[in-house]
Amino acid sequence: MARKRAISLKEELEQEIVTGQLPPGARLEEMGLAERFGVSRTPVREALNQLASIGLVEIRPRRGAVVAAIGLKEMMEMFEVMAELEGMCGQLAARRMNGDDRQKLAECHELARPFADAEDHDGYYAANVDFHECIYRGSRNGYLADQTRALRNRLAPYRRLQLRQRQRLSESFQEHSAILDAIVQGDEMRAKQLLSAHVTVQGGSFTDFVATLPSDLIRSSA
Amino acid sequence: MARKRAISLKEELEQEIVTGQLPPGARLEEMGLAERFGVSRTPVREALNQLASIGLVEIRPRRGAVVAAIGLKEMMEMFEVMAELEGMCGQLAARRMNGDDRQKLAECHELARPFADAEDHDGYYAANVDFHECIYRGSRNGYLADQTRALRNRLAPYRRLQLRQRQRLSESFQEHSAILDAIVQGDEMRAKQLLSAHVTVQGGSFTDFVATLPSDLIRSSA
DNA sequence: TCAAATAAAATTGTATACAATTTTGTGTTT
DNA sequence: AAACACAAAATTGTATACAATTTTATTTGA
Repeated sequence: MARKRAISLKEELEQEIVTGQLPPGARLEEMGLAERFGVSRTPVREALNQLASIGLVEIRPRRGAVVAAIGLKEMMEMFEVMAELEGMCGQLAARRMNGDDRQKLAECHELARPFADAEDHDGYYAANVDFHECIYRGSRNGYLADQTRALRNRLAPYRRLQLRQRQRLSESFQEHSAILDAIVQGDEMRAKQLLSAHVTVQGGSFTDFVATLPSDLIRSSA
Repeated sequence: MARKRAISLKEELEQEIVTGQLPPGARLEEMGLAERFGVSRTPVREALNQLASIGLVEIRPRRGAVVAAIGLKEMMEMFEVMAELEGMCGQLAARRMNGDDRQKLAECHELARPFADAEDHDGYYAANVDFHECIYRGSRNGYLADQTRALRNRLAPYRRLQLRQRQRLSESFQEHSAILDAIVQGDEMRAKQLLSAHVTVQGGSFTDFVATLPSDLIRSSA
């Protein structure tokens, strides 16, 4: 255990939040977490602060920490930014990826096919992450990759539900095909546009998306 | 003093870093800061963690905290993202600002003129921040505004030097004029393109910019 | 029975104490 | 004189103790 205890804590909690084990709104009591992980409150507090800084946890002064619940307005704002960042990743990837990168991306895409065919949501979700991660790396901009990944993680609890919508799985796979094609051909603008649209829940389907969200996941006020 | 002590600490330190009082690379010793601000190490550590999370401070495990020094590669990456975010703010502002907003932006622009004429760098710097802040608000996307502002602050120590370059002041003002025009006319794409270029240090001038940086501000390795 | 007030409990924020690791300085050896 | 080894000092990471605030429970009054 070379690393700080607080870092492991942060990663474990982040995982539980992103996967939905700890749903938005859940209280995060310092003593409880300390006991559960077998440490004192100090590293727990540090982990909670770090999670708060990336927006996964909300700390209300003197009133404890909860898993951040995103308001509807804020969620739309975040999706808007996400679309731009993902699009930018795609644009740069189309411009900068070398032959190997493009090959790897194609392989990565193929790996997702069986999950899409089998309607295996969890499996596809993981493969989907790999595909996008591959594009992030291809952008050759580590900072951009970090920012995009962070935003993706923050929206993960909600995007997961989005993917569960009927038909969304094979739709997603087909969109990936088009994105792959654009990147392989080096068509920057098309890659950008396609990726942007891919992560956007647009038009009428956004209403559908919101309608599928359990109401307790969305912060009512503000 | 209703707020947490740690929050005030974070803000004070952030100010000192952004203004360059604490230059990149400066060591931030917990005991020293604690004594200086008259608190214990606990809130100091919390503040340092928060600053680390927004990238202003680098914490190396067991080896202390320093004001983050950005490597050349990382700086270029951040400028690339900054250009996209600022461009997006401009695009959305051109689309969404109402009459009042456009009026206010024009006034804000005029306020900067005397500083540009007088070559008052500090004065112009402040007016410049206001102008861009006005555009952020006009985007009607609070999350985007927060992200763009954060990145701007992180690059502030370096941008400040950039503005000091000869002629850059009046150039900047003229660019603002064109941006204002595009936004007032609601020309989204032009606003986006102009703002993007405005914050980019492009082509040969980027080399000039790097050349003007004191070498100790740039992390040599990696 | 319900509401307000007050007391008790629980929880967070800060301070201090202790443990572990890194850094620094000194002395010895080649 | 330079380099390595070891010891001492300093600094960070974690645990515990205390203070302050909030939340919950209980009691009292209408």
